[in-house]
Amino acid sequence: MTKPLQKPRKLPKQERSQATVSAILIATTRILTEEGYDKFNTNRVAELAGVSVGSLYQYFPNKAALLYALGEHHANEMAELAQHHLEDLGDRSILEVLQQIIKAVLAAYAVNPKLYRILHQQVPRSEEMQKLDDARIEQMLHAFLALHRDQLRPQNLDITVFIISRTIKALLYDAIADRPNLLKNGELEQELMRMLSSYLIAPQ
Amino acid sequence: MTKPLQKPRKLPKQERSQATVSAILIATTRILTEEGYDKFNTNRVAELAGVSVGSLYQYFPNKAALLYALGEHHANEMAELAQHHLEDLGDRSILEVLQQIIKAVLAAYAVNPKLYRILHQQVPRSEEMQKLDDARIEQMLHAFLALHRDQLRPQNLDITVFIISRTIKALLYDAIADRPNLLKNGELEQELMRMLSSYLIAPQ
DNA sequence: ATATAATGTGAGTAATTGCTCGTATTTTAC
DNA sequence: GTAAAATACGAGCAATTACTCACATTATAT
Repeated sequence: MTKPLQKPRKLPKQERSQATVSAILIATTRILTEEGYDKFNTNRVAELAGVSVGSLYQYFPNKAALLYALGEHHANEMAELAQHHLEDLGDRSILEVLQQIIKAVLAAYAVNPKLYRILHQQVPRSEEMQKLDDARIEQMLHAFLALHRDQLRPQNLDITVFIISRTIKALLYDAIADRPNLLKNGELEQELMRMLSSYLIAPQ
Repeated sequence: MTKPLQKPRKLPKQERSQATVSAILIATTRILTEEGYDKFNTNRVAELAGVSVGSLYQYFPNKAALLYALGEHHANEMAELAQHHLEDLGDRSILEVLQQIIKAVLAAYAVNPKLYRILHQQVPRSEEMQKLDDARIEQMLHAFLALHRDQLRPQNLDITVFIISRTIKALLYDAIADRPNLLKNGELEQELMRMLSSYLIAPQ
């Protein structure tokens, strides 16, 4: 694998070239999700996209840049969907906010779970990006919980934030990937809420 | 990558050849954990092991078999350590058993977290094995909780088992990988126990 | 209409790498 | 001591693959 130069060599200006870029990204997604990371190579992407390798390298300076662009695109889609669930929460209670966070995470993971898994687990150097994302989310949660500290049973906010965020992430991600049926009627969501709320606010 | 033929081509009989096999496995571990999966190739393994590629292929018919053998070895180490915490639990209470499960999982993940992560996330086809392992553990937990069903608040055992097992797994694994300091004084363990026990047995 | 810029092509190159096989060395059996 | 079995060696083959470049085609500007 080569260095992760991230900027495109050229920006596609005409409709024609934008279609090319689009086809390349779609083909990359299909190869990654349907054939796996080890079958992913630029020649194959170009072929499936119905485009020459040369064209691919006009817009993506190297293989890593292609993955990076796809990852960014997918992350934006996830963020957009999640954002939709997280508006106007300034005056809500802890439990209401928690409920919305769960909805938001669920929506984000549902965009393309298979692609998410591959981008975050198999792609080299993606681990670090993931850690940065986690840290940002935990920081937000930390700030919010700090505002309602008086209502919380746990004393150590650091550990609390870790437990809450990782539990939500793991359970929803695992459920989407391994047990989609558990999500069908909202029962898992409800149980998750019960566990987190009893942990956060039950009298000790 | 080639087909995962798993049986060794030859069994090492003499001391000399057993040392060779050992050196190969150790070198593989070092390369995977210190340089990453994409730097892992059989030529490099042989070189670092101080052995020729030919020797490597006498005992491992292909690259996948080498990974498989290493994975099996590591899984055995983990199972052995975990087992140590799970003896004589027949007459213990739910909470005591839960506590021991946490200890067991923690011990298992601590064997070689970096290697675990790579073997289970980056190696092709390892996902399926992981799912089988998860299923086996969840089956055991299901059987145990069924015995104490009368003491449990949650009604849906399927979801309960899913929540409990995945939460323990995710939190301990994440903690070891990202926040080892949270485990130093046992506080995270304690909080995890509180969350799970309040979920499982708190009156509703 | 024509020059120029934008876009597209794909054979070919260089590097990597999984694996073989002919040969050399060491150990065991008797 | 010697034959056979076990072990070790590593040059090199074949396949894969990231990426280039000289050239062709299409769109835009004037």
